[in-house]
Amino acid sequence: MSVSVENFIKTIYKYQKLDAFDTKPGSIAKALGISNAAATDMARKLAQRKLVEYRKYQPLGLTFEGEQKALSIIRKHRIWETFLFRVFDMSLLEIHKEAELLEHQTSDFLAEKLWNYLGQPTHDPHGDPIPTVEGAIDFDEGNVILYKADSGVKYEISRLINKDEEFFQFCNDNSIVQIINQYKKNKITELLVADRKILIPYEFACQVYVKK
Amino acid sequence: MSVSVENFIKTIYKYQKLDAFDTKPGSIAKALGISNAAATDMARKLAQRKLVEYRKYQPLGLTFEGEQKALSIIRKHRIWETFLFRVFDMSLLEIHKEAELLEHQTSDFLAEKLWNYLGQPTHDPHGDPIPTVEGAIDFDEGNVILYKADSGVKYEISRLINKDEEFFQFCNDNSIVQIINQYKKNKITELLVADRKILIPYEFACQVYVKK
DNA sequence: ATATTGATTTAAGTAAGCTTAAAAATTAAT
DNA sequence: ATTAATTTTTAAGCTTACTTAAATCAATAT
Repeated sequence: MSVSVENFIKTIYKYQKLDAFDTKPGSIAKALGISNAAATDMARKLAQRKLVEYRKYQPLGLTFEGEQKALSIIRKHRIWETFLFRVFDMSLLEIHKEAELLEHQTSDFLAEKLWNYLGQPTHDPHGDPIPTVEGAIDFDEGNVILYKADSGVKYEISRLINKDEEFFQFCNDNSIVQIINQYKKNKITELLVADRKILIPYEFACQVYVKK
Repeated sequence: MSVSVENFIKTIYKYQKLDAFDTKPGSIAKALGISNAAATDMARKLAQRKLVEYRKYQPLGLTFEGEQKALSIIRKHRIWETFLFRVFDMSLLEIHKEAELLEHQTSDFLAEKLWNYLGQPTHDPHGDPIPTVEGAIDFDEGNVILYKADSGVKYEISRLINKDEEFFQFCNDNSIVQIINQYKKNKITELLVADRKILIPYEFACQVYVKK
């Protein structure tokens, strides 16, 4: 599997598990930074290879085989993150960037070496579960995406999908938030952070997981 | 730079330093497992990018910039080999295969982390020198390629370029050799190993370095 | 010195992974 | 319920990194 294919499948897998996102070609395309046309094209090709479920105008899905492939890549990603964090004391931002590259060039053999060296960890430094070699994965139900969090409730930031460096820093500095209102029409989340009201657009509210 | 370009440049660099090989497109093509036409094509394109020196029908060379790029890749390769060997106790054969993949996806930042972690090593587990970040490299003059070794002289095997697993094992088991004759016309090396005469074809005699 | 061999180059073609632009279908808004 | 706005899809085209086949050049051997 090429890097493009691996990232495509990985993105479908992730978006399928996140109810704030849909898995139609447009969303996947945006996540990967490619055109809608390219995503549709890729989906059709991978459907032929029995990795993706594709029906015109419908959300994309993964076959069993596709999902196993996705989990294998995610396993390698999270093993590398754990490794880089523990051994080299790199930041959460850095380990993600490096793991994003290394995950595609890591043999199963090496992945197991790393995993055993680390003492067979079940979670990465972000707190995300590491799928097993067999392709099983825990879901921690407590985590909600900020965009979908309930109004009036107080949350703690539990996990960041880091895209924007500045915003990442901001979240690290302010871990307790209270949702004031979700303006669903305008896709804006209003919240209380350190006694100040702030408005957060959709793009950012999708990068943060919170826990009660 | 793509993986293809990196491997192309790396191969030119290596062959330039080994007088048993020439750097004409055909040799590079063979090493990379691509057609001669593809190698010529690549050479012309990289000449435009000022990485390769190309004149029709002449051996390929690297520009200063190309050589620096090659050394950077080789540095990352050898750092990974050292790391995998020391930390995971992997074999010389395994570390090479893994490093061959990882070298292309390793940021300068991560490479330096690895290198410092290892105590700034100057040589990899094969005994090959690790180029500095500035692109300087030691040459150990004692090593000769078996194919070019002198008749009648006794050598110790110092280094293996591993292609064939069986042959690799054989060399590991028999480290002292004496050259009986180099049949240059037929590209065959005759030598004395553990009191037995054996004939080794060119392909294998190019995979072994020896030292007096 | 020339014929033959062998390597290099050119030419034409392919697959993967993209692009933009236009057509078709879906979704949203009034 | 139409219309308008988005998405998705199709179509055509591009680049990279290859391929094979034919043409051209260089090296070798007699």
